[in-house]
Amino acid sequence: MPELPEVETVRRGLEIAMAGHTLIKVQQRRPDLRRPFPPFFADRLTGRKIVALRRRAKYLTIDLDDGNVLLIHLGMSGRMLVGPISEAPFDKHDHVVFDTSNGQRVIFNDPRRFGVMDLFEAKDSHPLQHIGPEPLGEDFTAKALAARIKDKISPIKVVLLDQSVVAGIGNIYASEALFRAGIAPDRAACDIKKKEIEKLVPAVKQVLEEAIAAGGSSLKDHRQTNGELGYFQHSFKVYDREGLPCPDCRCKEGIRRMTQGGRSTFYCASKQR
DNA sequence: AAAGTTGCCTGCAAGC
DNA sequence: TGCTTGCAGGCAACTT
Repeated sequence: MPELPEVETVRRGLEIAMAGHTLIKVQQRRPDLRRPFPPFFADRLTGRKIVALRRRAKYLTIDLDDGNVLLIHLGMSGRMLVGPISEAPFDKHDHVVFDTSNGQRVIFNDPRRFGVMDLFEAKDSHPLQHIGPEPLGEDFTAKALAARIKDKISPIKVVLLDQSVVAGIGNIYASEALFRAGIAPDRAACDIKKKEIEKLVPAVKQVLEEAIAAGGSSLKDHRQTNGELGYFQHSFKVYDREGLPCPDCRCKEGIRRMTQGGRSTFYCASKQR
């Protein structure tokens, strides 16, 4: 599910429900997700006040009043759903349940279980150190991106998915940004010209901002915290549109699909060069 | 069958 | 030569 816009959408929903409130009850309903929960996970969270909810790349980081930080990754199919505390039965894939002092219940549901939850001390070295600049931040500039890709012989699409190059871009928005910038996804990153990088950086920022404004993209699993779908999938120009006409040109072939690094890439061979 | 992610494993190449 | 390091590519984790 979640790339930067989806995680940011979830962060905003959780902030409204949880910021400034105390976790009065935490239920861990299975021993592991993609990896085991840390020891005494629920006990260490119970009674803690939530100071701030932040996002780094595709991770949520929740600052607690004891100096610890709750780290959450939604994997492929993770959802965070907010509702009132109730007696309703849980779903099979409701793995973690947070009840707050303002009567809210936040349920982490993740059928594929590729998600992660962990706890670390804020004063320790941050476990997300290797991650590159936030694409919506001021330091993500054409110059900065150029410096990070100048030695990379991998295709630009694959490089955009590398979280150490730029944070938070996944399979959907990599294809969409390259389409907007008019760059062919299979070109070696080191061969992309300065002028083209100067188109790519604003294309990345623009597509991510538009997607956040739309509540993210719901292909299948993504939900906002109120359970509603995101709706940016209706604005895709290439993603999952193989065989459909290119929205920007009159080429005969339309949108094509290829596999790069084991994952689908969608593009227009005529517009993107 | 393929899916929005991550990180581990392997193999190879380069550098010392 | 042989060791280490770092890419780059493939795959596994799981359910629908």
